Amino acid sequence: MTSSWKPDPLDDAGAETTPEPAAPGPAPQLARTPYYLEGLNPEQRSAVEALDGPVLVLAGAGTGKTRVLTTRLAHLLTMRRAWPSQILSVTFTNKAAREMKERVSALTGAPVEGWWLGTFHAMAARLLRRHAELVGLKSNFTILDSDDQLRLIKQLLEAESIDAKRWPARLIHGVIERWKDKGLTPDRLKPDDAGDIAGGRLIDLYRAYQERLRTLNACDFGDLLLHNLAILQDNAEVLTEYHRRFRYILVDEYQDTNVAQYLWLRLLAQGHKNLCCVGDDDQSIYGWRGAEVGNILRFETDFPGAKVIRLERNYRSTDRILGAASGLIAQNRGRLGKTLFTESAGGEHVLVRNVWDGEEEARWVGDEIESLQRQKTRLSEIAILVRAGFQMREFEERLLTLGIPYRVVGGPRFYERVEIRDALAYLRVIAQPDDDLAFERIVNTPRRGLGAATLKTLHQLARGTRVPLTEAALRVVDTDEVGTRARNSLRTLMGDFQRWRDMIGRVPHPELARIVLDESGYTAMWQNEKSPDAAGRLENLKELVAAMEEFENLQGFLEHVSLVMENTATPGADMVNLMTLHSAKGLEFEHVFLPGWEEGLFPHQRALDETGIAGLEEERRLAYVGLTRAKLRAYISAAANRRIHGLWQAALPSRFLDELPEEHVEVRADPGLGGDLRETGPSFAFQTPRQSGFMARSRPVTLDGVAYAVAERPRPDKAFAAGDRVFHRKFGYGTVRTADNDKLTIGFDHAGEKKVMDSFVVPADQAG
DNA sequence: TTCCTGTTGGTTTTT
DNA sequence: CCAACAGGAA
Repeated sequence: MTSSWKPDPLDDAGAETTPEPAAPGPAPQLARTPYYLEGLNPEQRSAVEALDGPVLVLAGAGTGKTRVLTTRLAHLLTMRRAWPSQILSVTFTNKAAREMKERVSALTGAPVEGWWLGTFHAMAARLLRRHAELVGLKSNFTILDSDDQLRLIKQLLEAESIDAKRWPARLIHGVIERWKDKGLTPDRLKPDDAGDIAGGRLIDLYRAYQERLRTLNACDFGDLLLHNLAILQDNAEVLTEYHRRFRYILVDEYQDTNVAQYLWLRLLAQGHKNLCCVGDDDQSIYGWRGAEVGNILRFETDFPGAKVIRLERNYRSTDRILGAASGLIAQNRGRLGKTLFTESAGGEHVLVRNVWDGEEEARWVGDEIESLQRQKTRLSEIAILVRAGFQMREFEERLLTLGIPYRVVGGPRFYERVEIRDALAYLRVIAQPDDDLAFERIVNTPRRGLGAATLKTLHQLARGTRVPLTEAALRVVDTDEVGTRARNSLRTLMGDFQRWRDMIGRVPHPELARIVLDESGYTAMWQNEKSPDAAGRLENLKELVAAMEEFENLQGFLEHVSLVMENTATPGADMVNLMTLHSAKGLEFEHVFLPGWEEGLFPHQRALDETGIAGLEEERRLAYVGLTRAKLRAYISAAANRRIHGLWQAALPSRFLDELPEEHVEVRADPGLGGDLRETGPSFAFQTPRQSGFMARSRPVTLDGVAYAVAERPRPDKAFAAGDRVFHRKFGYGTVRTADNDKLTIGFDHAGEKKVMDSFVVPADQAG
C-alpha cells in the first residue's frame, strides 16, 4: 500500500484548537490478505491482527519480534485505525527506533514525519517541551548528560560539606537515579529510605539537586519521565488530550521498562486501553539499572482482559543451541514460561572447552576463528561475548597478533569526547543562558584567565541573588568584585555571547557553530596543541558542525545530541565482533564465543552478593541471551585460573555449565588439564579460594550430585619461605623472593618476577 | 596551572 | 595489574 497520508488533524501546528479528531476513515475493503501478512506464522499473525485492547506478545529470542511490531504498526495504518501521529510507539534504544521507522515506512510507503515513534526519553521530552511550564520549566530546557549530572552533584556535596570521599558523587547519583526509575520524587521518600548515606542527608541532597535543575532550566534523563508523570497526573485536560491523541500504543522490550515508564504507559493507555507490549521476560538483563521484570510478569493483572500471545517458533538457531539455552533458562523460577522450538533440526553441539587460563582461552578462540575463516565464514558472522570489559583485552591482543580484524562494539561515544562536550557547551550557553554547567565548562576553555578565583566570586553572587552565572557575570563586568584582568576578559566573553545569541535565527546554525568555535578561540586552542590526538579532535569538531546541517534549528540539534546521537557508525567491514553480553542483546551471529564461564565471573560474584537469587537468575538470563545469539554454533570456555586485579586466582567452572543439557553439549578439556572438568571435577579449582577479593565467597558447588566443599583453610604444610625453589605450571622454575601468607613473589628463571598464590606452585623437587 | 605521585578500586549501560 | 583520580609540589 502506497497511499500518502492526509495531514494529521492533531499535529502540533493546530493541535490544541482542533475538535475531536476523526479516524482516518472506514477500514478499506480489502480484496485479499494484505501482502505484509503473508509469510507470518499463525502466532505472529494473531499478534499483528489483535489490534484492540491490551495485548502482551511474549516474543522469545529470534522469533521475529521486530517483524511483528513493525507489521502491526503498518497494519494499524492500512486498516485506517489511526493516523501515524495517533500511534505512540516506544523503544529503549535509538537503534531500535530507527530500525522500526525504516521498516514501517518501507512497508507502508508513508513518510515518517509527525510520528510519535522513538525512545521513551525522546517521546517524553517531546511531550515535556509542549507543557514545560506546568512543571516550572521553560520549553527550551536543557537535557543534561551524565557528566553534567555528576558535576552538579559534586558541587552540591561541596556546598553541603559532605565528605565526597566517604560518599562519592557516583554513588549519590546512582541512588537518586534509581529513585527516579521508581518514580520517587523527594517528597515521596521516607527519611529512612536513605539509610545513613551522606549522613542521612541524602533526601535533602536530592531535593537540592532537583531545585538546582529547575534553576538551571534543566532536566536529567529520569526527570523527562518524572515531569511527564506530574503533568499527566495533575492536569486532567492534558491527560485527556493525550488519550484522544494516542489511539494505539506499542511498546518494544517491555521487560526492560522501569516503574516510571510503566506508570507513564499506564496513564497514557488508561483511556482506550489499546496497549500492545512486546517483550521477553527471559531476556531481562537490566534489573541493575532499574528495569522491573515484574512489569512484564504482572501484565495480565495490570491490564485485565489482556490477550497474551507467545511467539516460540525460532528462526535463528539450531535445535542444539535452543536445547542448551532452554535447559539453562528452565532453571529460573520467576518466568512466564516459553519453550523455543525450531524446524532446523540437527546442528552442532554447543562446544564447552576447559582451558588452563585466560591466555590459553584467547589462543583457543583465535585458533577456532582462524579455522572458521579457512572454511569461508565471514568474520562479521563471528562474535566474542564477554561478561566484563576487562576480559576483552586478552582477545584483542590475540586477534591483533593473529592479524584478524575486529571491532569493539559499544566503545566510547561520539558525544562523550571532550572536544564535542566543549563545543556543545558553547552552543548550550548561547541557546539557553541559564545553563550554568555549560557556562562553567567553557568559561576558561580556552584559557582566558578566568580561573577558580573568578568563578568562586561569580558563584557566590549567583547563589546569593539566585540568578544564573551568566547574569552574575554581566553584573561583575561593571563592578570591581573581580580583578581588572578577569573583568576585561569576562567583558569580552559576555560580549561574544551576546553577539552570537543575536545571530540565532539570522545565521544558519551550522555556520553559527563554526563562527562560535573560531571566534571563541576554541579551534585555535586545538590547533596550537601538539599532542598526537589534536588533529583527530579538530576532525571531530568538523564532523559535529557537518552533522548540524540535518536539523532545522539549534534547539533541535541539541536535543538530538542529548537523546539520540549514537556512536559513530561502524562501517560494514568484515570484522570479528567483540562486545559484552549486554550489548549483544538483539544481535545475532553464526558463531558465538562465550568465554569466561567461571564462578565469580559468570555468574558474577557481585550479582550474587548484592541481589542473591534474583541476581543469579539475571545472570542466567544473560547466559541465555548469549547462547541465543548464535545461529550455527556456540563455543563456551572456562579457565581454571584467571588473573584478576593482577593476582592469579583459581576458578571453578560456572554452575551454568552443569545446567546445559548434556545431549546438546560436547565437552573438550585442554589435554594438560587432566580430562573433563565437568565429569571429574576440577583438579586445581578447589585449591585456592582467597579470603577476600574476586573468588572470596565462592560457595560450595554440586557437581553431578556430589557436593564439593571449597577448601578455605590455609594449608600449613605447603608454606613457602623466601629462598625456596618452586615450580609453576605456567611460569616454570623460580625462587621465592617474599612470602606473605599465601601470596608469594617469585623470581622465575624465564618469566621474570610475578606475584602468585602459593597454591599455584609446588616445591621444585616435587615438580613433574 | 601543570605535572607528578600516591591512592583506590575494578560488572553489566541507555537515555 | 592498571586506569582514573585527587591532592600536592614546582
